[in-house]
Amino acid sequence: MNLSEQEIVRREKLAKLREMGIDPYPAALYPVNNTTAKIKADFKEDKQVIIAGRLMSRRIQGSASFAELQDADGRIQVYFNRDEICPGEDKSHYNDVYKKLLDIGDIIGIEGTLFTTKVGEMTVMVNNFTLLTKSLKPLPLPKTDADGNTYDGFVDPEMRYRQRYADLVVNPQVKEVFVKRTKMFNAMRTFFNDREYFEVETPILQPIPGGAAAKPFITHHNSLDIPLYMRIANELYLKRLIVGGFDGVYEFSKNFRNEGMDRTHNPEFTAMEIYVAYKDYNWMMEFTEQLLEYCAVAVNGSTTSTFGDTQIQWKAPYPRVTMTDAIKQFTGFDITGKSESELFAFAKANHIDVNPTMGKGKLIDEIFGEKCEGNFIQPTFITDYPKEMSPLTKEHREHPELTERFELMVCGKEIANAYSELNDPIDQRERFEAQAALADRGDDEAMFIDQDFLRALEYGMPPTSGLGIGMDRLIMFLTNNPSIQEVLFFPQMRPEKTVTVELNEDEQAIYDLLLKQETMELDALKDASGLSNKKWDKAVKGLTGKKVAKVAKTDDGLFISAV
RNA sequence: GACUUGGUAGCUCAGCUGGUAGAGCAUAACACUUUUAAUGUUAGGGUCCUGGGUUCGAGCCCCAGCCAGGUCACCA
Repeated sequence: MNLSEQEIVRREKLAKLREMGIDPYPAALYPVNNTTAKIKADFKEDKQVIIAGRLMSRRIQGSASFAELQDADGRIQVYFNRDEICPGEDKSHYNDVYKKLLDIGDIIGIEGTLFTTKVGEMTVMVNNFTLLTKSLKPLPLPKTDADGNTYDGFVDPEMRYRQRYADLVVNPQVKEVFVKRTKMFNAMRTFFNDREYFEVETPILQPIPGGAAAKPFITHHNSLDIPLYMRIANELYLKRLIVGGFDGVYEFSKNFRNEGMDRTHNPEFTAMEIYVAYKDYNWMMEFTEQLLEYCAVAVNGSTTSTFGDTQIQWKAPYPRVTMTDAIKQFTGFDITGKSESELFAFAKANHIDVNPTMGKGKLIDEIFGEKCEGNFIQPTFITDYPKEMSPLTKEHREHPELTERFELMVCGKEIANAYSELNDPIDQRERFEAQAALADRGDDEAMFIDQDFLRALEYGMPPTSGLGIGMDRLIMFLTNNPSIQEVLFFPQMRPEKTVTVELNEDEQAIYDLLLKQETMELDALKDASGLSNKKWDKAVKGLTGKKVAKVAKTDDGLFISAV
């Protein structure tokens, strides 16, 4: 391992601590009875507290020192005084352990007494401290001044995502996002559970990936010797449960799509899907706007949230615009009753990237996506999508070329998608067959025919409305983060290059021998290694090439030494 | 996938028409018992992402690659 100067120093401190009989990684529990936040909320002079956390800053002034301790709730100032910690003759606990052997980042426990300093800072006077974990790697520590301005922030996105643990330690605002994320999940659960909908779990490994148009990840089950797919959606399983007699089921579903990654797409992401029997999409719109208002308040304490330059108003109700009206509004073009060629001509004339393989539905979708979608900033329901684009949706009760579907647009992006669910098994079979035809033409995202799902529908699924919400995107809007990576603890990244030098078997064997002796005569090492001439030559060249060993020629002969 | 920006000390960043690699914080040493971006003095710390090329000489110029960010496309 290549250690930096600071890492070496910390390892030396670790050894010294052990010499002094201090276990840097003790096993025993530490009897914490307070947190920094609780102390601040209920501050009483002279109160005794036991807290634990990470040492985050130190200001040493001889035989006294101020420091900051950070726990899960925040930070508090702590005051180390030599005579307080070491009342007797032996001052080593302060002079050596605290001043010399502790580092920023170490996790310590503190028994202390609350007091207020001259300048009015709530502070814990340390009566005794215990090292709980020695930190061997320096934290990328930003400094914050009295006005809350941050200097030398840990901001490199690559390092922040790869080392989220460090990001969370030093960037409190990052933690805040994830606290909000969990608040949102909890709020949704509460909202659904209060209405007696039932949280369920359905398979992630699916023999047929259904419920959405997307490329799946494929894997293999050895015992069964069959391919399995990581789910791209859980829709068809939840509907099976409605067939089975549940009135309302929901699931927070980790979905997996083998597609591109960008600011708004991660290969695995979380959707929430809920299905409620005996409802339609009109009911679902009301339900959705109430849900989102509820969540916005739970997360931010307000029905408005800021995203970039815009204030999003989450207060229900939201406007409802049919797709036809939306297109009319932004292009002046009425798609009602238009033929495929008329739609194609219009799209072409408006410089929309279309091709002749596109059907009516796809053309309409392109026109909407290009000319309208981005204009819906405040939450708006877009309703009544073309049938061709929606193979799981019930035909519109008045317009047979449309479906009873809505998407909720916020800041020009879709965050929710809902239908009056198609429950006519014969219609569903025909829609699947149309998808299969698309697949035959080479559409690798067309849906598979799921015979078991059709069998379920044949038993009869009550009229049902379903809703899917992209949880990651929703939390992006509620926490003002334009990138999905900021709302996932561990966003997908390309594997890191291994920085450490990797040695092959022969090289490692020679290197181990070499380490015992530091420097050896070349021939002696060769004999010790027992390798053939050829292998020996290759291994030594490997070692010198990787700069872990070097060969030197002196008057006494050739010598090799570890670097 | 295309374009674009970046990769230099533990962290944040400088760097000259191409000539011995810099700062702040962090680290180490000394001083300092109510400070708070503590302070003062001193010191150490670098495969300048990788591999080629041009050159007497490359962190800098050229080519290829790797990783990341952004924009667009694809995708929802």
